[in-house]
Amino acid sequence: MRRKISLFALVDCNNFYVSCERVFDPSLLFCPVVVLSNNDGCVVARSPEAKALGIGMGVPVFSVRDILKRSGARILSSNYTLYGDMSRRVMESILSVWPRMEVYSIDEAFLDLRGMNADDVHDFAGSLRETVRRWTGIPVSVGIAPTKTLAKIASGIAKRRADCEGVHYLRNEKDIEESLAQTAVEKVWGIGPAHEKYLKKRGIFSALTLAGAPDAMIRKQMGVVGLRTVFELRGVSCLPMEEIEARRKGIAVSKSFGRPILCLEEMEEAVAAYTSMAAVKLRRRQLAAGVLSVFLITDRMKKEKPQYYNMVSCELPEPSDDTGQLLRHALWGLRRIFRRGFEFQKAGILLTQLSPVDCGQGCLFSPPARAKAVPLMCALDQLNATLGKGALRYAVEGSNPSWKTRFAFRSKRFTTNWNELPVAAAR
DNA sequence: TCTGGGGTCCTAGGACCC
DNA sequence: TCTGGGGTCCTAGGACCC
Repeated sequence: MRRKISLFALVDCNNFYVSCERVFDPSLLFCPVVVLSNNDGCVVARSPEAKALGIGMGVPVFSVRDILKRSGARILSSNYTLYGDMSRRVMESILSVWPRMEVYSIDEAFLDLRGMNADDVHDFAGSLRETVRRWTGIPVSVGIAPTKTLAKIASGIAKRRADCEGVHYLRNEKDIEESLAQTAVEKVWGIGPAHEKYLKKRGIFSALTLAGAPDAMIRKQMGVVGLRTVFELRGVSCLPMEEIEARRKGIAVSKSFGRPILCLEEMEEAVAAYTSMAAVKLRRRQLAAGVLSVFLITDRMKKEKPQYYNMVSCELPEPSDDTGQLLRHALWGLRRIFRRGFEFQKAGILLTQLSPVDCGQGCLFSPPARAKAVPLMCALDQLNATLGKGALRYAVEGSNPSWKTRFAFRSKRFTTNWNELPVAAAR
């Protein structure tokens, strides 16, 4: 029996964060819009109008302040609650049309189209776009090809070229070659800054040249991961669908402060608040952590100031999802690595060695500490779900601290909070 | 003067992704 | 004045063992 030839589609939301904002605020349509990273630091999403102004991805906002102002651009802080919920809606819309889906990121999904008649592919992609747009308001592009890496390239072209109308299908060798020839090597999925530099030094500037590069050279310089990328460009599928979400290996919460922290007391508040958030994530996924790590770091950009980085990990006596228990270890770790005389810019918590909390019979023998904590944590999570995040919290987290991460231009949580529903006025 | 070989496990660091 | 956060995987090198 012959195996069916692989065929992947990549469904990719256009300027996802900006598109989410535009769904609920039509005044953002047709003007340059940028969405900023945490702490309102860098540009992480741009409308086509903002891209046309030459505003790069990931640039610090202060470096483009003038051009934003001159062009009347609209600036927004990140609203992850909104984007997360819109992402869920987009994925559900896709799933209602095609079941074999892998959620790849907040704004991308791969589809396994094996077996679909080549003549039907284009129409299918067009109607999928229309469904997603109608149900969620989010515009998407679709790239279709025999490998995931080629599907990525195809969706990039679908986005760039107006004549594609949001869909690009690499149906045969000729299509593939043409697409590779017009794709810069650094735009290939899996080629980052380090590989880009190496490849260009060797005279490899396009995806097409990369596809023809010698295996031995790629293997030596870029490892098996790099070689897989090259095979994928040649149409040999090496990256399978992963429809079932893999189990998380770690959970992290780390954030820059709105202003530098100098004293231990404030750092304790920050580390406690981050630990608390990490514990909520842990319980949402029904996991317990075996190891907790704390780190803190000064501002690397301020070269004239004394620099310090340290991290400490501690093994918990038993895997835990109890905020109280995690807090005790986090604060103990923090006190070991904290040093006076530095201006700290960021701290973080990492939870690793994760295991499922519902380990069957194990619970029967749970020590009293955890048994007692379970109802407490349930109550804590439920109250915060009803009354709002942070309504009930540990005292050590502080009350409305001044070091908090900045989100000066954040929109409302239109789809997840009753008090922030969009309002329409009828005259 | 001349000092084995092969396996496992762990960790830190690098590279990449969105 | 102002430069994000949260992940994954791979590799090299050291420790250790027989």
